[in-house]
Amino acid sequence: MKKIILVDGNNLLFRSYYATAYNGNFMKNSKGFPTNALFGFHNMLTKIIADEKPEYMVVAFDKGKTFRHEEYKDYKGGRIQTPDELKQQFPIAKELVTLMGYTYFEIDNYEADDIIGTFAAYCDEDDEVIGTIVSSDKDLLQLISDDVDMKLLKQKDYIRYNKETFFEDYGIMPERVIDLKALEGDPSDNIPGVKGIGEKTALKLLRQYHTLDGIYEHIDEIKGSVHDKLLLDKENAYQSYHLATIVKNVDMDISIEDVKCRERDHEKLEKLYEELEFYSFLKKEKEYQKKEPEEVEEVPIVSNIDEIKVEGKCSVYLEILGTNYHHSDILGMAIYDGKNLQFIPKDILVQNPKFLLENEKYTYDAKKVYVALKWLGIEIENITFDSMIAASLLDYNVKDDISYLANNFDYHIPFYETVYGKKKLKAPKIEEVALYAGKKAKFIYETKEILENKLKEEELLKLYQEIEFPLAFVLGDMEYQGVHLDQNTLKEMGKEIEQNVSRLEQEIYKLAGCEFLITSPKELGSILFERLGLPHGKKGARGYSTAADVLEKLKDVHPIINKILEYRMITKLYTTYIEGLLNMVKEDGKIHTIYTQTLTRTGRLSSIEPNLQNIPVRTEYGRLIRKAFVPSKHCVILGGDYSQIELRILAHMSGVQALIDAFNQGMDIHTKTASDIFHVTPEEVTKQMRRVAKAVNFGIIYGISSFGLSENLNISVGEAKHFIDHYLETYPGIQEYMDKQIKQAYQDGYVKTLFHRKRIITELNNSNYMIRHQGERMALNTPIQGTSADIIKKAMVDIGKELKKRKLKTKMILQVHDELLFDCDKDEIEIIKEIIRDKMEHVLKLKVPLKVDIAYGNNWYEAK
DNA sequence: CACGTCACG
DNA sequence: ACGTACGTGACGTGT
Repeated sequence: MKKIILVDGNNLLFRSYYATAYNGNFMKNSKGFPTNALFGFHNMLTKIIADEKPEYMVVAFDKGKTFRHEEYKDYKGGRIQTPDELKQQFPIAKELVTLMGYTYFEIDNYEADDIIGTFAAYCDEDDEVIGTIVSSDKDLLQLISDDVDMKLLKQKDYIRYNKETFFEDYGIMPERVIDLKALEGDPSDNIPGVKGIGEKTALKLLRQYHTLDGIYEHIDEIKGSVHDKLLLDKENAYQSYHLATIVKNVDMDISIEDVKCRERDHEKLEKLYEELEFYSFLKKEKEYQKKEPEEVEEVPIVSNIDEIKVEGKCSVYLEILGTNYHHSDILGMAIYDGKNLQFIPKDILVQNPKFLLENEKYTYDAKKVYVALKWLGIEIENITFDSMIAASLLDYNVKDDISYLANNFDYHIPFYETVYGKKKLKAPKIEEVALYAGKKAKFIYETKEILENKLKEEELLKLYQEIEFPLAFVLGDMEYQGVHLDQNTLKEMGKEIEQNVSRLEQEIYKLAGCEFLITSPKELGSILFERLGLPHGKKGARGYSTAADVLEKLKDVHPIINKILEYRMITKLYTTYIEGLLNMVKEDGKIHTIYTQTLTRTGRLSSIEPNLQNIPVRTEYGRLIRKAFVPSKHCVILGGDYSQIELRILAHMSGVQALIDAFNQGMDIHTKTASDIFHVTPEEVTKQMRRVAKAVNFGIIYGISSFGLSENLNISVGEAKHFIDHYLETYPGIQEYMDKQIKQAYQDGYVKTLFHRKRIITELNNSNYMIRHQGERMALNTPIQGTSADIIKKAMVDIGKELKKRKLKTKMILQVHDELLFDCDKDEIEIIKEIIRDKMEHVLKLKVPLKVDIAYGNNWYEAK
């Protein structure tokens, strides 16, 4: 069964015009073009669409007849000519209908009613089609039948009539509405009717005699004044009958498929809304594009390089077996240009089809495509959009698997796991891979503009275009370049550690008096706190905590503690940094990490497989690992790191003059803080005082709490609170700044960095005190940590550009949040120092200078 | 697969 | 009376 919605377009426009026009004052755009009728028309049409979800729809308009609908009674009941301001809006209304994907009809010398009447008759004839009329014109009620019902629009809502409900209300059959009109007349339609007979009397007569003819046949039975009135106006009555009868046989070809609803033309609608200055519609239109996408059934597989067909801009999706693109097999690439959707298997892709260099391309995870193809010896260029990065800036749930995002946009794309399996990945037959990749490519193409527009709206376009997007390729180069690992150094260290581990094991067993699994916190806890009866500090959910800070406090109580701490340290070193790293070395003798650009909530990068952002440095023993990170031939490892970047950002954002001055004078900030809060000269600041000040400074960045500080400094909460109070009294601007940040965060529900990176903090609405306060700390920390991330990212883009421009041999190889590492040609050391200092320190101008320390050596250990 | 632990900024 | 520092990733254990 097919249902067709029959909209009385004239009626809708007239209604909305007069509903909003008072004394010639009504809505116009800034050019003076009247828009009031269109506004209401659009609202009504949108409501009809939302309610009915039509598959087929016709919007009917009058054409050529000027004597009826182009006149209308005004609110006083008189008739006036159609005002120009309304006439002007008709063509636009028709355009609106078309752009929204529906069909409008107008036929010379016929009214909208007649067109609807003809469609209604069509519904009556065709068993497969039913209709619903939408209008406020009661005249149209005559068209109700078994197959046609009507929504009679009222001031606010509507009444829905079908044959039965109409009869219940009126006591006559719908087609007798003609006879009703003949009697009561309709001034707005120039139908005279019978003078003196209104709806009540007319209905009474019709219930008794059914039709106009019936009434006059039994005219003798009717008594009193009604009898006289009927006789007096008999001619008028029959003329009115004729006028009230809606034509049902307008000569036009009706094919239901011709009025099938089409896609909305978003682009043109947006332009039109812009012109009309319908900004609320414009906004909705942009959101509306969450339309149900069309399902892809099959994707052609290219069997020859010449078969590849792409025109202009296109999306590409590289299908890979596995998540680590440094090691995974490429299966092929799907490509979509808005018309052609194809899948190019790997063996054809490696023949370097020219679209890889030429066409403008959109992707999801451009870095992955870029690097994976590099491993195949293929260059891809002219990638201009990455929806993964765009979506992540917009706070979408972005994962490695594009399907999470796609399904957010009402696409139905299976998850990667579902297609390839969970653990052991296995590619299905190529047709299925092609279909899968094809769906993704189509999604990328169809949502590119939506994401781009959203970036614009959120003031994120600059961050995206100038930092995040270009950074993807800089990171790709770093990942592909990799870091040389001196495996012998690590293996030597490994041997030494192995011996130490077995020695320590024996010593620990001896001290414990039994053998147990030292690496098991559960077993270790029961040995320490039950068997040995050591004083247990915190109690975990299931058992005592054996964390380092707990054991640290016990190291004078029992000799086993130091052994365990040492055991822990060296096993960590062994498993994570010796074995772990050795396992990650590729045939080229290098380590290739993957930087996750879209994971952290603050804008930082993260590094995985392996994580090269947590290579030991804090203890001398662990730091030795860095000796294994070596440069290429004739190169050194050169590093530049920002000095106190987060505290400098805090000084800038809070505007606290004492801190700004300290940085401008090049003071040691922790010493300066210590001298301020302990009221001594900088020379008098002791190591202890500086340590406290440093912890307080960090605490401020983290969103300080006395408990946190007390844990960190291993002092009482009271003492910690004392230090914090002192600090805030010394720098009252910091307290004001924090209060302001938190207030703003509560107001907005999010915080932003200097580069507009936005983090929504839902925790602030949580009813749980603890979670809410956690949210407050995020609100304090994120702008600082995030701005710092923005700054170094920008520096990386600038440095990457400069290295290319100057055709230098030096490569950027690592980023560790506030430092950059380079595999630096010995001949380029001076120029590189100059470049990175310049680029890193001049990312933007703050109230304080950005300072970079640079060092180099024959390995990472020595570059300090 | 969650948790504890510990490596980094 | 809550039960806490901010942001990450890898490993081993034990459910």
